Amino acid sequence: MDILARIQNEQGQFSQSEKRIADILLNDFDFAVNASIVELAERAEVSPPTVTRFCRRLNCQNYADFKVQLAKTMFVGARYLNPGTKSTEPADVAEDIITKAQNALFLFHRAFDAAAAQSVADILSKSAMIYAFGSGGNSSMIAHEFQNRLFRLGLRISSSTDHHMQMMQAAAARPEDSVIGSSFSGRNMELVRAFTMAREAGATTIALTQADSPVAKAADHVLAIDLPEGNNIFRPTSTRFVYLALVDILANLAAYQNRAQSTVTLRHIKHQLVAYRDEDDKQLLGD
Amino acid sequence: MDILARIQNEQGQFSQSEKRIADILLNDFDFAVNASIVELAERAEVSPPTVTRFCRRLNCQNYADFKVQLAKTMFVGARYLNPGTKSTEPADVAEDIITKAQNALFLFHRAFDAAAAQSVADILSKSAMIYAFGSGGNSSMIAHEFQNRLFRLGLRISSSTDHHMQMMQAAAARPEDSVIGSSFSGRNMELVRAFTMAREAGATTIALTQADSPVAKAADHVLAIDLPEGNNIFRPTSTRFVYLALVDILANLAAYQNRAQSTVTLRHIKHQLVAYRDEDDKQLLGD
DNA sequence: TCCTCTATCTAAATAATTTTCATTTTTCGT
DNA sequence: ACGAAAAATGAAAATTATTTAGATAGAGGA
Repeated sequence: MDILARIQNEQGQFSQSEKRIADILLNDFDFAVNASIVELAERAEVSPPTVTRFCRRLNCQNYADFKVQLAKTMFVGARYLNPGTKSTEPADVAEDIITKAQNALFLFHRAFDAAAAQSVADILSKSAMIYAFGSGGNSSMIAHEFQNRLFRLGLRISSSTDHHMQMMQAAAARPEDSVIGSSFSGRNMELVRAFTMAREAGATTIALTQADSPVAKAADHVLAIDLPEGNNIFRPTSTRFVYLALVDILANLAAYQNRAQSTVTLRHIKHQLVAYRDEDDKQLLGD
Repeated sequence: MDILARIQNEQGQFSQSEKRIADILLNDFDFAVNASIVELAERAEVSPPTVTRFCRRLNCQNYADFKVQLAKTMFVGARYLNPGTKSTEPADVAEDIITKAQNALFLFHRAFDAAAAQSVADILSKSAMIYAFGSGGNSSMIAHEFQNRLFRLGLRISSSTDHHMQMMQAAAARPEDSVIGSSFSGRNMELVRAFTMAREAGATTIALTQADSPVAKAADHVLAIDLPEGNNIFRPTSTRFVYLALVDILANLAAYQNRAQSTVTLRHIKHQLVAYRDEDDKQLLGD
């Protein structure tokens, strides 16, 4: 667990002095990461030994160790608070986009619910048939990605981004099938309808979406993704990276559920690709 | 520029002692990040002052500053060397995938060619028509993503993942058009054919692919993406994250090229979405 | 060969951190 | 509300880490 998470975890149990130190860390990490123990102590209006004790409390060996941990975490984690650059210089734009993507992944990882992911992977790997639904640019990408990743494991899957088709497939679903749908906003009411229909048909429904949203409420299982979004209209949604990572994770876990079958199917696909266009066997699976 | 890059940059100009220090940093950062100046000096068989001078040389104020910089960089950068976990525990799988994605983004950022990106964005924003090509699970995602991102800016774009359609569109392209294609492996020979045809038709061709690959050679402009891939067959290609980021960057830069037009088009799309299904105006653009 | 410049070291000085111990504050039972 | 015990905190001392200063050795050029 990273140090910021540890701090937030213990928030309640801090003493007055410790709370002041934690506040500085959380609000002005740039200062904290560069400060000596005396500077940090002064700013928090505590004595240096209190800072040392604070570090120990957080399972750090000493102040130096603490700073290293802080620096490690913060690089990815804390820039979130900084408003993204307004520059239109290519280098700045790239940095902004990349940092935000890394941060989104970082925040997601922190909140990741391994048990929920595992149980969804179980369901997927045991489904007789999987339907993957999503609409709009982003969620339709995720639906396709599910298909792209799961068919390789020998799972039966069909993705659809068309509401009418989704409704028909949901109606055709059976109790041994599952329907997995994504909605970044959680307000795709068509997906809600498709879930509802699938549940009536007895299928298991799984949502990748915001917690407590209409879509989340309509599904049997929810993998919640709640991330702050930037507000530059040109720069939508680093959240895509997180959804993509989640697809990766689920596909991996599903593969491990039935490794033998997955390996065989992958080998077939690979063999076909190599024979077809890549003699030296370096082709990635699916360009 | 991050500190590791700086070290690699100066490799040639280091003295004997400095080289020994640099070696330790590069090979055993885990030690370096936790070592005191004396420990590091001992291990490098130099005196502490030499280490201090080494830090200064790298534009750090002092050893503490140096360590902070090192820790910042290393968190994301250096885990690359570690073999990913072989564990199938959900938490480990997630950590592995996320770390690799962050690392891929990090490495990409380091090697990012801002000028090349800017000039491609220029071309895109000035094209009368854009054709986005890609095949296989990953590159087809990128082709669709180009469409998803660029149509919002008021650009005319059609994406295709079907080789026959690609060939027809390439043949139909005109000198004021551009063709942008992606191939993770660089060996999609069908894309090479499509590029060749498009160039014969006078259109500008742009490749997102590995440097010096057949695809790269077939295009007028190349945005090179060369990343090491893991070798767990269940875990293809954190490179997808990088391609996606690059699409983001290009779309942003293109948007800035013609901000007025982009804003108007985005407002229209947004207006339509809000009217259609999201009264409280929180809908992201495209689920 | 000798000089100069650089790289490097040792030792001293300084600065930072931790430990120890005394004091204060808080908590909790009566 | 009171007092004892426990916890929290700070001052000062001790320790440790880092930097500076000055000295020395070695490389390269006249």
